[in-house]
Amino acid sequence: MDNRDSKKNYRTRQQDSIEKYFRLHPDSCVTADEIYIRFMNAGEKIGKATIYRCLDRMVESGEIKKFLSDGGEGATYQLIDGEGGCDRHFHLKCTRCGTVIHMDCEFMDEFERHIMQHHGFMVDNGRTIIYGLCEKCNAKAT
Amino acid sequence: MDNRDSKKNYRTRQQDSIEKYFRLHPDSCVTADEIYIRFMNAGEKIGKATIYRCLDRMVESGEIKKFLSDGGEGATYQLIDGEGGCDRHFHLKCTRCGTVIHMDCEFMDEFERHIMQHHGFMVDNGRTIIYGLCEKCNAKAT
DNA sequence: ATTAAAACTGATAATCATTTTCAAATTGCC
DNA sequence: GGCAATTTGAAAATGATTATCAGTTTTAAT
Repeated sequence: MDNRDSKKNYRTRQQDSIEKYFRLHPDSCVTADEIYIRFMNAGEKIGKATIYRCLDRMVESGEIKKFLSDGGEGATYQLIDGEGGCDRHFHLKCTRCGTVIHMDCEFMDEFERHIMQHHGFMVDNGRTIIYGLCEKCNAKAT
Repeated sequence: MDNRDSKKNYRTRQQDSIEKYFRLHPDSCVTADEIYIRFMNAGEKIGKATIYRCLDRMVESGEIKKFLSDGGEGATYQLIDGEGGCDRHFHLKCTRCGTVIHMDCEFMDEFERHIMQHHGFMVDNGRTIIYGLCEKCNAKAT
C-alpha cells in the first residue's frame, strides 16, 4: 500500500559518523554546516550533500528532529531519544539555550482532549514544538 | 532606554496596499512571492524587496504572523486580528488547509501553569504554534 | 569469494527565498 | 516650497538546500 519506504538503507561510514556525533552530543543543536565544519576540522572528509541526505534520513526515521529558525540561519538538528516514541509527547524547546524537554505526562492527553472537544482540532504532537524558556534561562532572564 | 523604534514610519502606497490585501483576505496564508504575483497581475507595480520589508514591519508590529514551512517553500504570512493581543493565546494551525484558530480560553492558563509547575518551562505563546488538523480536514482525512 | 543490483557519496552546478546595495522617489514637517 | 528622514525598486549578492551524475560502496544472492 505504502511503498515510500520500500528501499532499504545501506549503512555507510558517513552515516555512522553523523549518528555517532549526535549520540556523543545529545543536547547539542547543530546546523548541517556546523557538522560539516566539525568533521572537516577533525580531518574526516565528508560532502555537504551527504550531510543533508543523512540528516534527512535520520529525521525521517525519527532519530533526530529538525528545527526551523526564524532568521535565515539554516535549520538545526537535534537528537531525540526515541524511547517512548516521540509522537506520544510534546517537545518544549528553550529559545535561549536550545534545550529540548520531552513533556510526557497525562496532562498532555487532557490538553489534546480539550482542544479536540472545544476547538475541533486534532493536534499533531510530532510536528508541534512549544517554544519558551527553560527553568535556568527563565531565572536568568528575570 | 529602548531606541529601537526611535525612527518614525512613513506611510506609503505599497505599505497600504499590502495591509489592505491582508484585511480583504483574513484567512489566506500567502508567501511573499504570491503577493508579488497577485499585485503584478492586478497591474499594481511593486518590488519584491519592498514586499519583504513591509511584511517584516507588519510582523514586527504584530499585525501579521510569519509561518515557517518545513520544505523550502518560503515563509507564509497571515493576518492576526489583534483584538485581544496575540500574546495572550495559542494559534492552532491546520497543516492541510492553513486555517489558523485562535485558542483563547481559560484552559490555556491551566496549560501554562501545568508546564511551569511540572516542567519548569515558561511558555511563549507568541512564538508557539500548535500544528494539526482542523475539524473539516480531519473529517476528510479519515 | 564473485557478482550484480541497489543505494550512497561527493564535487559541482543549480535553485530559490531572502537580503543587500544604492540611487532615485516619496513622505512628513518647518 | 524646501529639507531631512525614510522608503522604494532593480539588480546583484547571499546563503541554505537540492539536483546531477559518474564513480564507489553496500547488500544479498549465487
